[in-house]
Amino acid sequence: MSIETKLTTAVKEAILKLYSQEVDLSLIQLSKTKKEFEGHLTLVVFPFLKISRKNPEQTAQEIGAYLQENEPAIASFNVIKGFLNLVIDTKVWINLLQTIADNAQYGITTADENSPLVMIEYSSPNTNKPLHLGHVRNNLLGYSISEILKANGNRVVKTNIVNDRGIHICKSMLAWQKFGNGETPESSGMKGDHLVGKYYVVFDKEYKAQIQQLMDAGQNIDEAKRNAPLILEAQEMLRKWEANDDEVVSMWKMMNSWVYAGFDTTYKKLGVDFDKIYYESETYIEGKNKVLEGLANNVLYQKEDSSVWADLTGDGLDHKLLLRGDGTSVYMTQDIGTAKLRYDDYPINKMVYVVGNEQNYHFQVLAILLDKLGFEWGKDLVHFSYGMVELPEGKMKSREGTVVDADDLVEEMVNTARETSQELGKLDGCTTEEAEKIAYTVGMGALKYFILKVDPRKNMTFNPKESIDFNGNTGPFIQYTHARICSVLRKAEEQGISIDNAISTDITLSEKEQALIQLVAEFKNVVNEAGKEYSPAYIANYTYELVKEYNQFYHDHSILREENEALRHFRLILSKNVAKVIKSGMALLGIEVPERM
RNA sequence: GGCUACGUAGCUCAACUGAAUAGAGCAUCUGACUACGGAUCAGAAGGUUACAGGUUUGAAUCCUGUCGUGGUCACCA
Repeated sequence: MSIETKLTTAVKEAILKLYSQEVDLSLIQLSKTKKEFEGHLTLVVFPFLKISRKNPEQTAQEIGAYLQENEPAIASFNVIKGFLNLVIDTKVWINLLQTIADNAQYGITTADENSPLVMIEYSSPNTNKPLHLGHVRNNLLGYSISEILKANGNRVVKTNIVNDRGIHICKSMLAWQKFGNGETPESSGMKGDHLVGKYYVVFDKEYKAQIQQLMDAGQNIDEAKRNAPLILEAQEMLRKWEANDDEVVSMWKMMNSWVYAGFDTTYKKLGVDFDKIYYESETYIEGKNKVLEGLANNVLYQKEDSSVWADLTGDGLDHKLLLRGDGTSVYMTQDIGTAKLRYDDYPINKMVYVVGNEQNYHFQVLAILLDKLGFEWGKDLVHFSYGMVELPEGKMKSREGTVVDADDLVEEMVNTARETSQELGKLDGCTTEEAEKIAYTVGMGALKYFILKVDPRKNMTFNPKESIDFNGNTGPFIQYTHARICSVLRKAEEQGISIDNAISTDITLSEKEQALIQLVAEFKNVVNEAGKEYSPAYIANYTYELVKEYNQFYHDHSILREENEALRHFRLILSKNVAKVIKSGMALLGIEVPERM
């Protein structure tokens, strides 16, 4: 039982004894005491004034006195205004550290066969262009949330829905067919996803030129957009694709295989993976069937041009297109089919979609539609909606060439990590291989931490230059602290100092040491909270706080040079467990913490 | 325009369910190297939490309004 829950019960009892009244547990607010006051936990007594019928100071004084008398964990207390600061006995802290030290997986709850099964969809790329900074945030969040949910005792299936069909991929294919001269990844030396992306840009350029020509010939902009030969050809290609035309399908297969090879490389570099991949090309038919079924059941309706629609005005929303007049499917159709297949494939308890907040409306509609089409889990889906990534100079726009490519970004981070490490002489004496490994670990740590430390719901600004800062609230700062603790532990071992788990209770702890144990113990709550809120940022900011606190401790206290053997041993164990928690926490963010760097 | 999210130090971000003097880092200035790894630590300066009302013992947080920014309202995905 944690100290907080123990004390909460004690406070409830105190009020019952003192004022003969039951209080609701939610009124008992125990929070961490602020640094400038003495104590570890603080009880806010304002909610009890009506019960005690006394002023805040008196009430706090009475509760404090009762607790000190009856609760052995409380060593002393002080009252400031309406705040009762409780000082917890040193022995309690030592025992707490002991239980943490004895548990190699502290804070982590592992799942078993009966645990809830959560499916998490993330990444979900289009196959017509390479991944960019926005995808990086998506991938890192999706992976991290998966790890966090696992740590909270859920079975997790990571899934990816690849949007491999649709007009967008036809655009790339058409441009490649017309202007590509048979160029391949091998012949051009380009990564497959970048090559296909190049032709998507070519299409856009040529299409715009045609629009301009038509407008010069007197058409208005809407007509020109509709009548440009290229767009008509692309639409024709999509129809052929859906009709299973041999030539189109084989070109589609070839170009997609280039893209997948490229994506695999990028995913590997980012350190993310999937348990099950769905392809839109394989799920859209299922969606179409469900839509037609809904039409037959009069849940949906058909317009004169034979397009199929859902009327959501009853839910305060709009009319939504589900099948075009020519029978081809749209984004929503595909998502319905994918959802059905997933629930057929797995006994899903919760479905989480990691998709940007520009699609909030889409998921609102999806939830209602699934419900209308007779899937009882429709309303339960979770859209994990995250904010956009912006650059210091504003929004990323592919047309204006202000997109940050994922592969370029990773390379830049690793390069900078390498240079900085070299300047600081950190790589002296390493083999090239070791040096590369460190540069990669540190570069990726910087990137991942920078993105994940921000509240996912908020839009964030990514400054490529400033992100590679190895001081302050950054990944490398945390990695460095971990490596240094490992170094101290290594030295202890070299000197033949034992680091077994048994801690002597016969020592006196400084305030810093008690505070540090308190912080280490909090890890469990933080993991729990992060699971509820789907928030890697909680973990990140907690870990940083822990590292800061440890660095202060490290500076003020000697460890290996400490004369008192019991105390030295205690500090080694404390350090070891700080390192353990740092490692677990960073693992939940997908960040590796090296033992040397 | 409708719906929706957001607005905190010069900059990037914190602040768990409302609680004490709103916290970190970067940048700026001042200190600490016989260091168990200085990629460190200590300190200074920096705020009317966009603005105006309201609820409350107590508001960055909840409510109303105004202003500002983004997203969305596609036979794109």
